[in-house]
Amino acid sequence: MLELAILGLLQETPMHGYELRKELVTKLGTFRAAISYGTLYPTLKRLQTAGWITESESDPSMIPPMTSKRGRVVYKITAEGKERFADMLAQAGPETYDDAGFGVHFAFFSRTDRATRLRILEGRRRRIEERREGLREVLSRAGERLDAYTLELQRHGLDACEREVRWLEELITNERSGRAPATPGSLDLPADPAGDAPPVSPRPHEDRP
Amino acid sequence: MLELAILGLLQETPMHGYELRKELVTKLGTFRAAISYGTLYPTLKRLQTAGWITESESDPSMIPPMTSKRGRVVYKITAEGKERFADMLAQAGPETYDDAGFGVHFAFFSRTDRATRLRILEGRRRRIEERREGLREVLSRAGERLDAYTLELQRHGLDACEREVRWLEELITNERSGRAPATPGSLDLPADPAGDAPPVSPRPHEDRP
DNA sequence: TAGCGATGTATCGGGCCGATACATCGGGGT
DNA sequence: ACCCCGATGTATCGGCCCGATACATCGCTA
Repeated sequence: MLELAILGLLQETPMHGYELRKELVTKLGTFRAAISYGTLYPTLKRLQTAGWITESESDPSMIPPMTSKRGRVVYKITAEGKERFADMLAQAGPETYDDAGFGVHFAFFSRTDRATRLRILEGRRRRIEERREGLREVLSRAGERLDAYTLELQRHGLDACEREVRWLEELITNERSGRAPATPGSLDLPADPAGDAPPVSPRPHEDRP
Repeated sequence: MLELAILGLLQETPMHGYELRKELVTKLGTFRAAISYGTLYPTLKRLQTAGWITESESDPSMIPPMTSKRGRVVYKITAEGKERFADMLAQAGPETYDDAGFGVHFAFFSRTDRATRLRILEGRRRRIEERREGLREVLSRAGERLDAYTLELQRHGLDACEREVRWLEELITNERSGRAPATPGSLDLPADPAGDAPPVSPRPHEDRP
């Protein structure tokens, strides 16, 4: 999962570890609060060994105050890495239905085709529905056996499931009708006719302010 | 965390691994969907080696159809185990503020004193508030840099945080006024005057139907 | 010039997961 | 009578990821 995230971020611009972690927080907010360095650096090495990323010669992050070179290592994605990234997105199976996997994939939805998006969204919904049913069954079958706190915990969980299913449902219908997720400031797209292109792509990247 | 959960469950009745896992699902619903056997069995051994649990001689789960003995191993908690469990509940620190830890501790709140409950609840609230602020900042600072899907993900996350804070707030005020969590069927307690005893204890355990 | 907080890379031990293997029990089909 | 199958049950292995920790440098302020 982390591999996918790193590959995805490096697709937009080269970065070093520290920066990567920050971007991860920005992109994956809830679903993966913060990636530990104890995972990040070994993973970077793994990706490098595999040939998906390489150390970048020039350090593009030499911005405003930064002048001297320190021990930083800036990585950039390779052609094989891009290939790999695309594969991972397209192959997306059941791992993408659990919390962590879903979050990462969803964050890169704008780089996926509609069919894949729908597959993931529906799988995720299915998964949450199962969890919801499980909770309902527990509450109705074992309810009187549980203490007040446990009951409260389950009820809160059930509520969260119901909300998430509704959220997913909305996303799915939007997706089917060819719309990007409804942005309150509404940058609704004109229902792209090809029906397979990512609905909104971020500005590719511009230098940090 | 798993250790605490196992100790907590065995406190109520002896069990074997398979059964333990089911109870775990029942008690921890959302926060720890299912415990993998690959974790459970090694942990049981660890607990046994440490002396917190022992293999039970008589197999109390020889109920209705079950007659012959199979390879099952029924564990029961030891005196040291009970001590350890109480310690872990009382010492509860920051680990109990993240998702997994909080769920497990909350599920055993009825075995904790009020001071500990409040400490955990408030720590958890703090944690979620921080997460919430992080998301708000991302949305306001980096919002226009992100694509529609990522934005939607963050908004959904923010919403979940806000709900959870409200939920925790309610629990905290209830706790301060000496009430158990409000049960719709309302088994509200009469605001226990000692103020330190668990508000609702589950029926200790009765044979499965 | 000394200290401090942010930046930055790296390792280690340990918890937990998913896949897998293997064995037994009870019930249903043929 | 036979056999297969799904639920029950225990166990191991490789691998991801986390938290703690260590160490070094930069730029600012006292």
